[in-house]
Amino acid sequence: MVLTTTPAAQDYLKAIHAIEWEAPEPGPVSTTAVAERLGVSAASATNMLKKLDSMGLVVQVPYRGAELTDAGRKIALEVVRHHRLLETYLAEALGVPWDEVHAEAEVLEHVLSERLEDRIAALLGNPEWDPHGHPIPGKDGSMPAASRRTLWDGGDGERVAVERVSDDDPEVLRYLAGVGVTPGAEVEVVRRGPVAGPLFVRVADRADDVEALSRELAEAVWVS
Amino acid sequence: MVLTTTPAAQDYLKAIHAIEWEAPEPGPVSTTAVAERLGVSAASATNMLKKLDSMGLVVQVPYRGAELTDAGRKIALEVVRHHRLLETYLAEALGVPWDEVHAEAEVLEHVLSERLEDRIAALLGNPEWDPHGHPIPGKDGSMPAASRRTLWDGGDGERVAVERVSDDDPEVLRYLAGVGVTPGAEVEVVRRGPVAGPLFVRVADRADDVEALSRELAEAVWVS
DNA sequence: GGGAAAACTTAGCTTCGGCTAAATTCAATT
DNA sequence: AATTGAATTTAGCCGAAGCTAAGTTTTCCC
Repeated sequence: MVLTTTPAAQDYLKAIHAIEWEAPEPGPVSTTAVAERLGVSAASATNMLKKLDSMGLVVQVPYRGAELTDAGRKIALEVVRHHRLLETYLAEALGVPWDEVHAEAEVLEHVLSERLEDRIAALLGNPEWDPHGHPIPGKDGSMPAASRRTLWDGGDGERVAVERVSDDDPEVLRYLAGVGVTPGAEVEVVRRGPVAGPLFVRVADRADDVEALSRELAEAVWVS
Repeated sequence: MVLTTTPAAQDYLKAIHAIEWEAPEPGPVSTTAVAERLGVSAASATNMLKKLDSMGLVVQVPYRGAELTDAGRKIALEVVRHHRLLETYLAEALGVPWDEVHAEAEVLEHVLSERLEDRIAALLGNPEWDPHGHPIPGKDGSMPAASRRTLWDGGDGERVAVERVSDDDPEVLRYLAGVGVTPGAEVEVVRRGPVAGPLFVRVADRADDVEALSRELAEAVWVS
């Protein structure tokens, strides 16, 4: 399918999709949530949502929020596929550090032709996961399931496997990589700090060290 | 250097550079020439040239045309470098057919980060020529010299080496590749047709065939 | 159930980079 | 030197996508 949408519209669709996907249950996404995610004013979000509605990519009910239509979801997934394939390619083929691939992919995703998409996917062996453990949508729009539990949800003494990590903050990524918290790693929750205090964890590889993770960090790690 | 210019401005700078480069002697480039090259109205070109002048990237004299400043040339060369490195990379690393790399590079060139540029250049061994034989500007703005003689300028019986071919028309490229006229090939001008008629050439590799090239085709091939 | 606060939309403005139509300037020929 | 035709610029418009400020709605709490 050819994307006839502008980069800005694609960003909105992607944002709505991400918010829907992260939400515990289905339902419309608020204008503010979209605006915040994109770093844009609420007024701008309203305008674009109205436009996307008129294009049939979104169903927007004033004051109620918006939901992707099938057509809108299809485009969103295509952009996400571009993004994650690019991240994977940049990391594997070009050796771009894993905390930087996100920013690169963010611009390239809007410009990747179908031919290049296919070529890259084939070269990588049609991967299902990107370097941060996020599922890569298939060409048909299928999307591998992913866990919704974060490290922060873990209880004392629990052992979990890291499935994916949030990729939008390079600093978070660098820190997590530094302490060995990467997709596939085994982590043990040694002890929860008081209320919102740090979480103490031990990474299987480095059984000697106990690392303290802030809530922000622990919530950037999904486990299974 | 970081490009703070918009893609549109970069396209104008690149167009001016290309026209200056192709011109037999130095001097300002006409508004119309720029407009035609970009497929844009003359009024649009006037506006952008005025803006580029106010940014110090171009010196424009009303009704007289425009010339790149050093700053403008630097940006133009950087975009050209992006373009040609990308063409080379797409062809070599991703196996994109040589008649299609131009179109892909045309969008990617505006979005290539410095890091990726360096990475790609290093992976390719800092090439000096792209797949069509065009020189790739260095990071310092240096540019290998290139021939201005086309196959069309050749006389009866002359033997020449193909240095580069025009890359903007996929059909031309496919045809030239089909008859073996690619950078590095040896070609003999068997006979010039009447006035603007076809040029008959023999390609060294395939000494049995004589190919007829229209003027348009013969002028899309530079030789040395 | 009434208000205040929060969420959302509307109105109106800005910048970009196009466009057409109407001047204007330049060049070339008579 | 005047005139005509080509090249160029000016004027004014458009659509994207952003913004702020000023309304509306909705929600939530007492």
